[in-house]
Parts: sequence; C-alpha cells; structure tokens
Amino acid sequence: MSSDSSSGTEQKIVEAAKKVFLEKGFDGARMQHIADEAGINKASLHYYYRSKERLFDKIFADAFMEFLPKIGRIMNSNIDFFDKIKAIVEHYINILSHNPHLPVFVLYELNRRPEKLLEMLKTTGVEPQQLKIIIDREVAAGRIFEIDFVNLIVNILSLCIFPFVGKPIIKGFIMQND
Amino acid sequence: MSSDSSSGTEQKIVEAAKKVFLEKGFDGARMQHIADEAGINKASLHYYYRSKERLFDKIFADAFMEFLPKIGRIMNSNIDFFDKIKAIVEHYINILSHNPHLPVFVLYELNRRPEKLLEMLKTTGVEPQQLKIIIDREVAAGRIFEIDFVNLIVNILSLCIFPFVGKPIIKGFIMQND
DNA sequence: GTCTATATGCAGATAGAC
DNA sequence: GTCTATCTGCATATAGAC
Repeated sequence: MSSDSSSGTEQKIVEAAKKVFLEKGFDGARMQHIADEAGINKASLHYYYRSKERLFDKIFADAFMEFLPKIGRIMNSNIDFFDKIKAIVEHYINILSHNPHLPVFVLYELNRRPEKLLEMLKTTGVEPQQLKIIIDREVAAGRIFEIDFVNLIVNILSLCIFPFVGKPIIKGFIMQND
Repeated sequence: MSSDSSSGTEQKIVEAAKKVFLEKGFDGARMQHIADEAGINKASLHYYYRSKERLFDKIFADAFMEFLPKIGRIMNSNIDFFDKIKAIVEHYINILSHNPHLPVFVLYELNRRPEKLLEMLKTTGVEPQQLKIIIDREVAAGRIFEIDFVNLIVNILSLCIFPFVGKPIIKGFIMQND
C-alpha cells in the first residue's frame, strides 16, 4: 500500500522486542519468542536486524534514552530551581509507571557491558557539568541547604527510581497493592 | 583430613557460583565458567548440585538473606529509634560495599520469578507488621514527623541501595571515582 | 569423588522456494 | 519480504573409567 521504508512489520518487531527484552534481558530473551509476540516468522527478524545483538542494541539505546535523557533539557530550562526538581520527579514517575521493568533492565544490562555507557551518555546529550553550576548557584544564594551536587542528584534518582525497582519486594513486604 | 560433610570442594563451588551468578545472572552464567572459577571439573558441579537450577537456588537464597533479613532483627531490638535506622543504614552500606552486584542481581532475578518472593520472606523471618507498630508509636510521641511507615521504609531503602545499583551510571555522570 | 568422553536438546543464524 | 527447512555451535547433563 506504500513505498514507506518503515513498514508496519518493523514497528511490530520493535514493540515485541522491547517487551521481551525488558522482561527477560538479553540472555533470557528468545528470538522465537519475539517473533511470536510480533506475529511474524523468526527468519524475518534476521531479515530486518541481522542478529540478536543488533536488535538488542536498538532496544537498549531506546530504553536508555527514556531512562536518563530529559534531565539535561529540564535543567537547562529557565524555570525555578524547585520546579525543575519537581519536573524531573514527575518525568520519572510518569515514565516508570508505564514501564516498570525499565530501570532494572537498564541497570542490569549496563552491568553486562559498562563500556557502552559513555557512548550512550554522548548520544543523550547530558551535560553533568551544567548541573553542578546550577546547584552551586542555588546554594550560594541560600535558597537550598549546602549539599554536594552529586549527593543531591543521587538522592533524587534514588527516591524516584528505587520504589519501582524494588516494587516486587515492597509488595511482598506489605502484602497489598500499589 | 576429616569426615566433615561439607568438604573444601563444596565451599569452593559455592564461592565460585556466587561470583559468577551475581555477575552474569542465571541465564548469562555458564557451568563451565563456574567450574573454572572453582578450579574443578564441570562434572563435579553436577555431582554436588544435580542441576544448574538447584545450584542457582542455593546461591539466590543466600543472596536474598544478605539483602533483606537483618532489618527485622534490628527493629525488634531495644535501642533508640534513630539508632535503629542508623544501624540499618550502616548494615546496608557495609554489605553493599563488599558486594556491589548484590542488589541488581536480587532485583533482576526476582523479576524472573516473583513467585519465589513469598517463600523467601518466610525464610528470612521478616515481620512487616512490627515495623508499622514501632513507627506509629514514634509518630504519636512526636519524636518524628508524621509519615506513612511504608514511605519511610521505602525511602530508607531507596537512599541506601540505589547509589550502589546505579553506580555505573553515576560514575559515567561524574567521570570520577567512588 | 573426580575426571574424560559423549549424548541431547535447543537457539541463533542461513539457504532457498515462493 | 515472508515463509519452511536446515545447518551449526554450544551448554546442560549423563555414562562410565579410574
């Protein structure tokens, strides 16, 4: 029906692969499973992405971009400092609510191949130095307590992300929903 | 040198298996790798633990017990409330410093088989209800701000654990050590 | 209890018809 | 571009000598 280069099939593959890889990880995922999920043949996977490795790389890059990237853009915007933090927090709550497996997946796979981190950070365009400048300015102006900027970032990430990462444990602890 | 049922070999196997499983996860681990690490033959692994699955179960149970269990015991002790929190925090900092892979491993594998959580919690003897009672008492006495006890626990765990889980990312962010 | 050699099954990848 | 059939290698697991 069209000469469109990104056919519906490729879209289906990406969605299916994302689902399976995020649930099972690279080693646990099966090409057959991804094919079934996408409703196509296993051989077609290799037609579009020559290997499992290549398919995974695409999914992982996507996942990583969802996991980290917006921080830089929010921090560089002109809104109030506390609104920035609020925006970051809401950003994470939102994404992770729809994608509970995302953080464990990213962190786990990043352990497998730490060397990929640097290239990922470049792709996302995050500029850590600017965060430090912004936070130092707020501290100097007395608007927030003095705190090492690394601590602040780590704490924010901790409080946002871990509740989702640890959800199964927390649920087991409390024996109820949410 | 003895009729001791847990020979040196079994000890070597457990240590090697722990190392490999924590680094690679169940799917990524190779029995050959574990055997090499222990300095024994692959067949001996099956002699002691009949399958990869059984060996893994042992390692996972151990890891889980290191990850969660002491909280209950600390909370039930008679020391001051804030000292309890301090004890828990120090407990984690200590364990995770020596075992950085532990949290990702536990969380990741728990995703693979959520059904194992309940039996794990029973084994560790953690009693969530008691935490709530203790915290509610502190709130009523005005010694701490009113806070839902689930929030408090989750926050503490977040701030203790995530910095280790996210270490590779944080390192990449800051481009320096620790 | 520990080894070598081997059986078995499965997953990633390719060949080739349509 | 999509399928069926097949090749290939590898990982778990077992058999059996020592």
